[in-house]
Amino acid sequence: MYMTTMYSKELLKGTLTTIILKLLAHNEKMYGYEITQRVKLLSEGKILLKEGSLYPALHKLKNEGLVDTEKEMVDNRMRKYYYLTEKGNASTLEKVNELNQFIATLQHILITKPQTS
Amino acid sequence: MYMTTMYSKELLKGTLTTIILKLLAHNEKMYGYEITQRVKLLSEGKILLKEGSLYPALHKLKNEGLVDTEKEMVDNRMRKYYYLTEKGNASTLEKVNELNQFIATLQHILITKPQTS
DNA sequence: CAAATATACATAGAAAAACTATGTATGCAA
DNA sequence: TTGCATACATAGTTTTTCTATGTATATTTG
Repeated sequence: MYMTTMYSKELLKGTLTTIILKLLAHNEKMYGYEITQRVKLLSEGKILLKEGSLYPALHKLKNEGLVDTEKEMVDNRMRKYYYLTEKGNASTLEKVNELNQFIATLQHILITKPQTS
Repeated sequence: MYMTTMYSKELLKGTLTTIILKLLAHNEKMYGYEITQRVKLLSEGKILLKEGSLYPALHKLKNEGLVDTEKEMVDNRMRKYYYLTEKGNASTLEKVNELNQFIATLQHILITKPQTS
């Protein structure tokens, strides 16, 4: 058995919405719990999305018109599926692009000049 | 003349402290205004660090014992130089490492499965 | 069979981080 | 003399994620 160290939670700030949108772009419809599990899987247990973070984020996306929902009963349990609207699709492209550029800039700052050896 | 689009400010959250520490690791001592200019330069104008973000962040680093300061007068203007303590040096290594891993995870999420072509 | 864990949603209130706006002050250029 | 660049500082706001809690059903485990 091994320990996966979680990232400090602050790192997620500003990137969570983009992550959610990107997952929806892949899967055309996902429900909340599924998203938490997918993120956990993709991050190898290092990003553990909490309900208190996820659901408000999803509700906000819906208010902004980037996603829409449909409810379904599976095994007597309610599932609320989220899917991208056309607006959401466009927004995803923009946000993923911006995040990629930000990452490139970050790496530029983190890598340059590793001090006189 | 050209416009550089700034990143949405949320992206910086969680990474600012690490950026500051990394710059200090390169330069052994820097003052606040210098840090804002360096970040602007390294990010090609896409990260514009505000005083309201920088100075509280620096004060916090000092309270935590990761940096120490010395004042100097240059051209009749006060400069407060910040430099890493030993503790700050160790912390920088950890934080840069964590950020690099987080970036790798993010890219993994952002890149995988670009939808059935 | 009871208790714990997993599935599935939701929200109120706290904490953290960066921001806006403002203040002080000097030096230089238009 | 007006504005811009340099140089620091902080009060208060906004945003985001978190913790904690609540409801409810299904499954696994002791």
